[in-house]
Amino acid sequence: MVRGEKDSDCPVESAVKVLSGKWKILILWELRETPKRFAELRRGVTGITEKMLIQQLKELEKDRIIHRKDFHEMPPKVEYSLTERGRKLKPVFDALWKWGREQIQESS
Amino acid sequence: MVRGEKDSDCPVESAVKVLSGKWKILILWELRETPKRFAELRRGVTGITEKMLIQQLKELEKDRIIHRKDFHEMPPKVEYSLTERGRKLKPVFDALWKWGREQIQESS
DNA sequence: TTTAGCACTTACAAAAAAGTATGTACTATA
DNA sequence: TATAGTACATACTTTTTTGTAAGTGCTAAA
Repeated sequence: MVRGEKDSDCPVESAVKVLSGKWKILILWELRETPKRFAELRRGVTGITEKMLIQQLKELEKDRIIHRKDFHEMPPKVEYSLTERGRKLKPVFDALWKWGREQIQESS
Repeated sequence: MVRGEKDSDCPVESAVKVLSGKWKILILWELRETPKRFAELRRGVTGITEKMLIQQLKELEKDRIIHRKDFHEMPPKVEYSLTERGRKLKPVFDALWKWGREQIQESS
């Protein structure tokens, strides 16, 4: 944390801080049920570039929301999965999904 | 929507689209219980500038998540409140709040 | 009469996020 | 031998987001 910057005491604020951005929630949503490989995620998250994907994966790993498992194989095999902390986000995803679906239905 | 751009069929994706950014969730969080005036929001959302505040309020209004009520008084009085659609986000906020609090507790 | 407060608006600049294009090391398959 | 696929890395540019600073029109209080 930058000196002079106060750490947020508000849980919502601190949650938003690690989840905001265009891709993170979508990546986590892809991983909600099962671990996936880099290329699977690339195909699963429509529109994301490789650069953004690793960048976001790295940040999520640093925040201990996902775990990176390298199988040290050739050709390379790496698997990403939710950590315990990441799995605890399920209620958030569920609520978001429900809300999103309702809005889509309303507008049709 | 821009021509050629596919509307997301994923509820999570469409929800993220209208809620992402540094301030929106925080603004909505301020409004979760009671309507508030512009100046109250400015004081409540720590760190936000006036420019960002109206900008985000306008977008949220356009997305019909909040409602703007102008009392046509002098000095000006305007009140912002959640719409039905906005109130339905409560489960999202609750889940986010819980998760954020858990993470804060863990790290202490 | 100056100040403060209300709810903004605007021009401009800085910072952050995201995208493009290319390259790496390795292997298997055509 | 060329191509494709794995999982990235890096330089560079563009786009988007956010911030800074100032100003508007109005009123009430000091």
